[in-house]
Amino acid sequence: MTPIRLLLADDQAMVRGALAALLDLESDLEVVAQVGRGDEVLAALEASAPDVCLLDIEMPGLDGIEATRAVRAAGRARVLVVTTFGRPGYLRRALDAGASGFVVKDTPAHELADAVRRVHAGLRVVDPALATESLLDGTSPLTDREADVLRAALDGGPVAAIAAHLHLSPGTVRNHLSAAIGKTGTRTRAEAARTARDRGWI
Amino acid sequence: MTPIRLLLADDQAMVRGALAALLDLESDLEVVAQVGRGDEVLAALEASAPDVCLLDIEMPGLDGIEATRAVRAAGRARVLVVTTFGRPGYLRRALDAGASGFVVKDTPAHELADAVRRVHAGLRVVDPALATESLLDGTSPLTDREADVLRAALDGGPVAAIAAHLHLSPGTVRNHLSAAIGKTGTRTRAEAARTARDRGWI
DNA sequence: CCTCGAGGATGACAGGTGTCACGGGCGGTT
DNA sequence: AACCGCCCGTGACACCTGTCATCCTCGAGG
Repeated sequence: MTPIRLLLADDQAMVRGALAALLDLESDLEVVAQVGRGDEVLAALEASAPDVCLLDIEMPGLDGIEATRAVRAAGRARVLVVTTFGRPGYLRRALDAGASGFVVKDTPAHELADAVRRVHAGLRVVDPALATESLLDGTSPLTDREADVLRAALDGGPVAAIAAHLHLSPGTVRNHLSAAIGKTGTRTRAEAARTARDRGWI
Repeated sequence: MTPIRLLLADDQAMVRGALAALLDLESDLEVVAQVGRGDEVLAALEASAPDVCLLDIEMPGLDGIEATRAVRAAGRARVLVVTTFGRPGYLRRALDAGASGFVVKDTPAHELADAVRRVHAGLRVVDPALATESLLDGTSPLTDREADVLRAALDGGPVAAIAAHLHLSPGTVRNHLSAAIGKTGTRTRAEAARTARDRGWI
């Protein structure tokens, strides 16, 4: 039986190489491509024709969610998202983008190969604890603009900087921030940005 | 020749297992223990008598810096710190705690085995780019209290919360924050806390 | 057509924040 | 003893923020 061909995308070279070593130990799996940036996934996909892509989410160039969308649009391979952070919003957005599976790096290494095989067989693989948490947190209550403003507020700059960056009036920024603070149940924009990010709302 | 015995400590099970697979491919290396928490390192050290410990820094229970100190105090094994974040302060503190080597997970996987061998041979292994950056950033200009206040400011709460947490007057907290903002060259406490953390000052 | 929600904006207000000047106490060094 | 740096605190001031009321526009849907 011909082995399942795998593409690995992770920005940490050492982790990427280690995962490749782990998966190559399985006789029915073969790592045929490794990339360290999201925007290199598509080219590697064309060049190596993998059956399954293992994508990290946090990557330079193009994040794993967008990379998933691109891979699915190309239509050839299935996607298994392998990520550090089990933020519920990530799970939802990854599945929306067309991922067949979602595992966090906290899960034991020996389960990864099975996850790959299940994904290749057309099954869905989802961390069960994360799935329930995702349902509890529900979907984001933030409007698009509120999310934009919170994203720009993540680095802690003053309102004027956020306003300039988004080409908005400072007053409007404060309105959006106030709404976001209310919806997140926090008291400062720094807290609001943190909890929104942890919930995957931005 | 008897293989070099290794202990792996990393909180992400999948990464830990993958690194084990990678290192076990080398005929002169053997992973004899794996733990997922810093406070399990010492017990594993006693039970498995490794020659080299590969420790992550971000771990629950006990961070890798403190774990390094504990391993060195026990006196038997050398330590190679393997971490995600190349913050200059981490490097300095790891070496101060007695680590023989320091590599970030961005470095290629095939260099890890060599780093382990060098550490086992009694040599120092330090990421050169990080070493220069560490020298440029120098040591922390923050006083103890300023560092405390910045630490408490990391989560974005109001001054009153920081003051209560540290049993200080709000005015004193604002004074320390003002000094820290000046020393970090930033304009808000959120920025100051971020840059201080990235420089390893807190 | 009319309503409704999202987006954008303004103005006003209370309260939080960053800065500064100043003072006091404590533990070092000279 | 005198000096110095760190720590802790107070008070004052300007500015920034968070909240609210209000207004306008626009597209979707009843």
